[in-house]
Amino acid sequence: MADQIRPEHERPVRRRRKMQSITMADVAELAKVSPSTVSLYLRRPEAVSASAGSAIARAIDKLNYVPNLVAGGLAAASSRAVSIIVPSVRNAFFAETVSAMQAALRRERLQVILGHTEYDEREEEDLVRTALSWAPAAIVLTGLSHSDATRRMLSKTTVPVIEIWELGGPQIDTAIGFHHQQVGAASARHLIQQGRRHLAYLGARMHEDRRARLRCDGFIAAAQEAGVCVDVIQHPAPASAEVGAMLIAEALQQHPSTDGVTCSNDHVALGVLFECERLGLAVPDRLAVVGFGDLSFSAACNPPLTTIRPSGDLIGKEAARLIIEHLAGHETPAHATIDTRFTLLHRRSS
Amino acid sequence: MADQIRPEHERPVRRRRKMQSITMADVAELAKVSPSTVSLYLRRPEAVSASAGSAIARAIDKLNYVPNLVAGGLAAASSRAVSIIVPSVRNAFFAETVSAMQAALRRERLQVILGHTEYDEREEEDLVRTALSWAPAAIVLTGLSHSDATRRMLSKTTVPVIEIWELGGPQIDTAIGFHHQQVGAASARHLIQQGRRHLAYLGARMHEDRRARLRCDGFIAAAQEAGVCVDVIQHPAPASAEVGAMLIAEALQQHPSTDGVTCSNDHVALGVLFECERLGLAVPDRLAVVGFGDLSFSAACNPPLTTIRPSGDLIGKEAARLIIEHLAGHETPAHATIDTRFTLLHRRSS
DNA sequence: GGCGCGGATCATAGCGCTACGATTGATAAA
DNA sequence: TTTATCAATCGTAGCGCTATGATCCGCGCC
Repeated sequence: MADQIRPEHERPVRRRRKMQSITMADVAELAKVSPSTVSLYLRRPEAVSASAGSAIARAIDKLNYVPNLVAGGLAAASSRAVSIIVPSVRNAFFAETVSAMQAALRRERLQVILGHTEYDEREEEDLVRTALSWAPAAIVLTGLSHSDATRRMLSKTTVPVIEIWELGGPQIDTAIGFHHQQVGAASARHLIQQGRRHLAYLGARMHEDRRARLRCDGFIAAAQEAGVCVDVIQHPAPASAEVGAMLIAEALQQHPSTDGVTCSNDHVALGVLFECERLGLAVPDRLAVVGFGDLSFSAACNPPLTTIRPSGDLIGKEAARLIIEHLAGHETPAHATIDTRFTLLHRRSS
Repeated sequence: MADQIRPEHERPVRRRRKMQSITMADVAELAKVSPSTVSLYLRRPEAVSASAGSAIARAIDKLNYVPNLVAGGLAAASSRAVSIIVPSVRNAFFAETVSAMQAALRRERLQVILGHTEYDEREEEDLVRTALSWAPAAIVLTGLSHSDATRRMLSKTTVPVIEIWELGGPQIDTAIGFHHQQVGAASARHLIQQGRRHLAYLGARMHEDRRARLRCDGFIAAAQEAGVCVDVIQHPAPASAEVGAMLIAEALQQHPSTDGVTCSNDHVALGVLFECERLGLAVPDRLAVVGFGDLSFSAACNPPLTTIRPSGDLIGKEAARLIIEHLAGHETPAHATIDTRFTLLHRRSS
């Protein structure tokens, strides 16, 4: 209507900010094909004839064209992004998983969007909400414990959900990881096998770190089953060598006969080794020490640390594999569970 | 035209996959305002009247509406994502920076898209290319050394580029970090001050880790300036306690009079401490040890490790601050440089 | 009453791409 | 020759949102 009343030259010119100068249309023009063909070539090159394909490839190269993934994501109703939500990448375990996943997803041109919960379920809920607003190809969460709202949001979407680093609870869809109770039990049994009769579990930040707590539960259960004395000493601070030193001092003061300890992770165990050295306590003769994580220093300390290796990178690789297969259309069985196991590395600290 | 020829009921129905069921239009309808007002409310609530605002808020709440950031990004020609490219998050330094940045960006509803170069410039180039195709609010790179193509791509865009963890070279735009040569020099001068006269630098993966190399350069320069004997012993594997143990053994074998070493990071230094203990070498009496990084175990080992703390989280916070300010329209001075400094922590290993 | 002003609200035109269905043209079958 | 088949290619309608400029309305002022 306005067009008819108002002469063309008076029509207000609407200028919008553009994202990029070179678009698919430019490539199409140069390659003398339609934009749809360019799009098709980019997504499934084998569906385009060799001649058209090479013309498009040449045009892309010449124009230095970079596809706009945001536009693509909007049109396809799903973006080439995978949202990974972990407690923190400062934690070496999750850093390893994130790193392995990112490497595997990159090959399929999938991006990793990262979020840290800092062990807070409400943070997680918020992160899941924004994650969903990116329409990601998949959402990866840590652990099986989430707020009701998180659970509700995720069960409503069609986005695949993968929970990592924990097994043995109610899962939203697919879970990849291992049973932390089994880890605790394995280390208790190992200590008992080594002739230890008064065990202790030294835990850091157990009020927040659910998985450390599960390992502790498994440890206690196995010790009690074997009829062996067992204590738990804990500290609210995050795992560190300092906390380890404090915990072993406290354990020995409260229960001087303690002869075998398992730590919630190798940082704590390292602190125990340091403190024993300071106290002149022979490891493993007087005290056997078991860690968790097999961190970079664990094989090199004095004495080398017996520990349990959780294969964090396998978790990441498996998660990436499932996501890629799902994207390729392979129907994944609902509620799949992948047990990546763990390995007890018997070294000289026990 | 087709409309006129073909009766309406024969028109092919085009069904497209939708991203989400509840859109801004639904919220607008329920709140009895136009979609633009909802959009405005979401972006600048203060620009909307109180009555309209609360009606919209109620509608959002009732419908459980989640904005679609992909669509928003396309329309606004810039997405609420920040692309962070680091060598690896398995490296505690970068994990700390990424973590700090993510925490700060989250408050402004900005997402972190993560990429790992694994110390490969070609990987970095590829990551930058895909990063750009997300039209991010900013791109954060590690270090000042990049391929020509990377440099070209980044100088052409309008996306703010921040280089972190290195200062003192040609920068693309803004750089946040510190001078690694100064770190090396500071530790050399410290050792000399402690009376050491035969220094060595123990480096892991120096062929790839440019920053470790820079620290080494600074170390050598300062030692030579003081007229003190200095050697470099290196190993191609990534930094670890094992590598540290090997390096110190080699250093002492080649140069038995070595009385002070600086390690490319605290992992290596930890290995040195372990090996000295095994060899019965007194630290610091016979050998002074300085690390880099102030990792979680550094204050707790035997003896506590003298090291240099690089403030990786300050780098992350500053980067996030700049990005947020830029987004708010504050013009940042071009080619800004922020020196986050470092601190030498003199502990008992030297 | 008429006018100007400014805050609040609105209508609309894309942003760049993909999915869908249509079209084309070459080959095979009837 | 006609018809069916198939691979390759194309045209176009959105995907859900934001930026832009227009409109509306109430107020104070001449």
